[in-house]
Amino acid sequence: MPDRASLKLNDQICFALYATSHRMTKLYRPHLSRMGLTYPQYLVLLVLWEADGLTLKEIGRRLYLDSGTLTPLLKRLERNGHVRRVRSSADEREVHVHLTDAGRALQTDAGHMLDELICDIDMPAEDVLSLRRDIVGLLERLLTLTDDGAPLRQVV
Amino acid sequence: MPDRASLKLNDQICFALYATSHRMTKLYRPHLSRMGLTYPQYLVLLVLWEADGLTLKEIGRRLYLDSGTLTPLLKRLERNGHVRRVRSSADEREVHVHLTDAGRALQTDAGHMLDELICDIDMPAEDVLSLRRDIVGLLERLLTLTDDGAPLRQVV
DNA sequence: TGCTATTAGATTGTGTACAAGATATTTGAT
DNA sequence: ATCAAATATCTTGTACACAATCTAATAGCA
Repeated sequence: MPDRASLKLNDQICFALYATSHRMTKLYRPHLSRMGLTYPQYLVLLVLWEADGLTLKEIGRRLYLDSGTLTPLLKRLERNGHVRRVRSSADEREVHVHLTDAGRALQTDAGHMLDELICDIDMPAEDVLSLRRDIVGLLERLLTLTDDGAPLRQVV
Repeated sequence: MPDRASLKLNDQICFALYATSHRMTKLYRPHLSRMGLTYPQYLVLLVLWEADGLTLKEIGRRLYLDSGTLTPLLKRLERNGHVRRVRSSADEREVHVHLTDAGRALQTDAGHMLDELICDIDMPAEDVLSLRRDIVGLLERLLTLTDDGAPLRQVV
């Protein structure tokens, strides 16, 4: 006899994720605000610092965001001088996103921000690592369930 | 000599939380949509199923949401017939939120939804529990850093 | 070559999040 | 009793998220 699922708020792992993710963003906000960035904009820069000139599509693939979110976000990043959006001449459908000098320069500030935040959170590095690994484990499980393709219903 | 923080996207626990939380919401969405709910609206109902008639303030305290988010959300829940918003006569500042019969009835559907989702995710219950506990541990750490009161700077 | 399907991005509409500021009550100290 | 401070909610403005739809460009094949 399988247990019935609990409907108590504080038993929900989805709520733990939801609340913790938002609180984490709140911790970043004042630092990012000083750099003229929002949290999702910072994620885009993290991607570009690793690989400049990616297309909107590829940035979206890495961040799990679609064009409805990224198109306006990238326009704001461009308006604020952090990136340039360039239509590919080889394939006019694609938009490649390049860091400006200002955008590249923020990488150093971001490094200092993280050093500070890690200090503030003050958890053993080992614990943070293993927690991240476990969360990613769940994420990967979720991706197999929701990634485009229908829920993979076995056709027997 | 302390290590410098990594700026790689996939080392960020904040991104793991962000992506996993959104994907989890995506998993709930089709089910909730059938019930006429969004994910944050569902969270509010979880709270009310445990304690009907709470004030907006108290709902916000439990979900870590402020009135700027909750006021319009509750109005939509009311428009859709799931709750009633009632000004307290004892204290005209307060709005108490009561479930309607329809709102209460959704609890059963939500139970079935969770049974299904737990089945889909198919992770050992033990692993889910311990992961939730660890995430909440981080959340509590974050709350001491960001909860209203300034970052608790020690005054030595 | 011509035509159809696919693909990349942009747009639209709904619903959060949250800071900041406004409004109306209530509390508390005089 | 009176008025300043505190409190609960509402409002406004900015920025995500994401489904759904649209448009333009490319790929693929009869």
